[in-house]
Amino acid sequence: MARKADPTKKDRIIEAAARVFARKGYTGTLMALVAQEAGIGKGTIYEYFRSKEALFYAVFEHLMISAGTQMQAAMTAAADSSALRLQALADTLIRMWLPKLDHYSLVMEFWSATTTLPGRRRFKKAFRAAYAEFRDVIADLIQCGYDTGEFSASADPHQIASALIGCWDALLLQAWLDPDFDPLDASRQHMQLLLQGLSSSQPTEAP
Amino acid sequence: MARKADPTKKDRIIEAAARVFARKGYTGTLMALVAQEAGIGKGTIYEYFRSKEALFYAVFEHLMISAGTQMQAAMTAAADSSALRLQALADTLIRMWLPKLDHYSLVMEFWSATTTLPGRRRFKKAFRAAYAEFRDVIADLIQCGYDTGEFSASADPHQIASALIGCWDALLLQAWLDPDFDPLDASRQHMQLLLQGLSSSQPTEAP
Amino acid sequence: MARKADPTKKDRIIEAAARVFARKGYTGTLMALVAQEAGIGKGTIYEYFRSKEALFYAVFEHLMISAGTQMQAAMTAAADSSALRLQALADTLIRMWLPKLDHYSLVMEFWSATTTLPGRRRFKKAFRAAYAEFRDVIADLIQCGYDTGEFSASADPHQIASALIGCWDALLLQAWLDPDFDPLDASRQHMQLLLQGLSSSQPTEAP
Amino acid sequence: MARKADPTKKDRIIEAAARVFARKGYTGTLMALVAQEAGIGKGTIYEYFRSKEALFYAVFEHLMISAGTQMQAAMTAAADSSALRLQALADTLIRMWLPKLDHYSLVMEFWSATTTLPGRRRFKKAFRAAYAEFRDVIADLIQCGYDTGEFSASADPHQIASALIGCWDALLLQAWLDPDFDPLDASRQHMQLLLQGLSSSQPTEAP
DNA sequence: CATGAATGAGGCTTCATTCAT
DNA sequence: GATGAATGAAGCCTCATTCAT
Repeated sequence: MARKADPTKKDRIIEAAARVFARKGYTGTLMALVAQEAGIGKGTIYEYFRSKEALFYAVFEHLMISAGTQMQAAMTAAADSSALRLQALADTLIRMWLPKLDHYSLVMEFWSATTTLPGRRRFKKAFRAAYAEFRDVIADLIQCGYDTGEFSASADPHQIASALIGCWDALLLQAWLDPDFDPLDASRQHMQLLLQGLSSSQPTEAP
Repeated sequence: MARKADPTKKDRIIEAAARVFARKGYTGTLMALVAQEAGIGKGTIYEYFRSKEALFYAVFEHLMISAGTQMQAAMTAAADSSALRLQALADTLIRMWLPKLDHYSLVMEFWSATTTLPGRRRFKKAFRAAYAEFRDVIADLIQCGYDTGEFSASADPHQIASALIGCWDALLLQAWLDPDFDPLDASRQHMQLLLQGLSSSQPTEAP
Repeated sequence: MARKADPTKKDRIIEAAARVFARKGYTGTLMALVAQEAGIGKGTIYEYFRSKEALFYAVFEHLMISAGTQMQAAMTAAADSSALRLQALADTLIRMWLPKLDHYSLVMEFWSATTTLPGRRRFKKAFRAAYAEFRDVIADLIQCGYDTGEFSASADPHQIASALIGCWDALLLQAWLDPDFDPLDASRQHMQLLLQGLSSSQPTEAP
Repeated sequence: MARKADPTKKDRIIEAAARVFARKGYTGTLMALVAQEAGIGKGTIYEYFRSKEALFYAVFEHLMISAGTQMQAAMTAAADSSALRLQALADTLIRMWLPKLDHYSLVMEFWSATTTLPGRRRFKKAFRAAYAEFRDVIADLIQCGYDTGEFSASADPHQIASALIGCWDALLLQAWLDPDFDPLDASRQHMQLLLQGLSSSQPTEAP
């Protein structure tokens, strides 16, 4: 019997690559380093990925999917009210990312890839899709609160969802920038105010 | 005397570089291209900047400073209440960046530089300082609302400021990703809710 | 396994480089030319040498060592007297270098490297060490003549050794400069006089 | 009256260049640095010298000529015997160069230029001529000793002169390499033996 | 005459990718 | 399939030289 291809090897490469890309950035990452990190030969990577960019995209996809999966798991957690579910979701998300903040720098690289790489369109499209999906999920949650009468404001659920997601993103970014920053606390306080705003019956009109 | 030195040339190079960096990313930017964009010879850039990275940092600083300046201008606008001032500020910021969304991709590159470039520490430090300063300004505004009794919540001004800034950042990012997205509206709706939350007299306690 | 590493390749590069450095000088030597001379790709050189300077130093070391080896071989030749051994050694040295006078221009480049290159100290140190070793060997030979009573002068063996070595060096240099010059004859006549001086019993005192 | 050209400026440039070339080597020398050292503008050099190489050649010529001049001055010193004149000359030469050993590294650069520079032939020719002239002068001195019966050996004056010059050259080189080395002493001891050899009446025949 | 800002040819070096083993 | 030695395109930067002032 000939040596059988190790079916986990592709994933092992992706994971090794994820670490290196996170540490060094796209340009700073050498294929040789990825190979070393994965414990394989340089040429072997090319058995599984057409090019450095293809590998990067694979890492991107991997992260997107695993983030999506974890997120959905977080959503299934039952809760009595929309407010609680939102709070729980926010907490879960922040907590889920906090321990891998260094992997978070990958996100910056992905964003950057959106303008830089030849295959930028692919990245942009996937990014947009992921954001849209995420936004819809959050918007549904908010809508749900409206439907049950739990929320009484008149804000557009999609717009609020966008702001919320942006907030989480940016808080994690700040945490990555500054180890002393506590994104969980900031998220909670912000969420608190937002939920209160959503619950208020008399929206303050801007004059 | 030799060819008289044009005192604006350094700035012209920075501006040309900003355009190219925004379009191509740091790695994708060729010094030759910057020179061409600036209408000068390749070597001339090196009369003003030690290296590509130094030029990039100069662009970074330029953007930071001009953003700070514009921001401060936006702050001076008088307003009757803290809420109004916050709203005005948010609007101004979003409006100020919207027309130069393509320059916004520069910000991604700066973030990326934070992990990638040899001089990353410099970028990280400047970033942190800028964020901190901005956060303090916003926090002061919120504190002001507390002091005047306009706001009655118990949220920490600094944490809320962090969330707010993150929000703006991320909404602009989404706008850059998706031309159909309206960050101004999202910002306003989000701000509305937040202000309402701040004004409520009975803060909802997390159970 | 990849293309099997040719264990002689490093030496082949060094030899090719030696030829090109000798022909063009350090600055005039292009890495591309060395590669061509070695029959390999430009990048391959960098698999074996960190930089142009490192390659140059390798050539330097190579020459030093091979010169030292040949010199030691020349020393082992038995002879009946110190005078004969010195004469034989001088002849061997000159004869050994004469056919590779063009390589001799390398020595000039090495000397020059002593002031020019960033890693000048390394070159200077190695040069000094090689000279010192050579001088000691010659001085030993002279001392030997004193010990056996073959020489009766009172000159310091080390100083005479220095002068002798310098002489050989410089005669070869003149030969390289002027193809009509016969360094072997000059060396012999000079050596003759010197040996006679060493053997004389009544040293002429300077008044 | 228009500003009159400073007739000493050309020489001042040459002297400044000599210092810089000696310190940095030919390749390491920047025209800008020479200009700075001369206290003039970079462009001004080109008013007096066609190119870097031309400037280098001018420095070369300058050194050659001034060395020749000083040497001739040394020759005029009267002395009672050929031996004494040779001794005096050697001493003078060594003493003349010792204080400017750093300028001596220029000589290495000139030698190197002999293979490296496009105008190498020019350097080689001038070098050869200078050496030949020097050799003739020394040979004449030796011949003179033969004629007066002071020397009784049968060595060819020109060959001995070559060896002598080479010796001086190389001793200075060693002094430059190693600050602890005393070239004056080595030269004297060597000269002593040589003169003794020249004076001996029974030349030892090589078997 | 003098200057120094501007220039761009040219060289070293890197590193993704290939392919013989 | 796996490997890593070999490759060469590509890019940053230097610096001699020019020329407008």
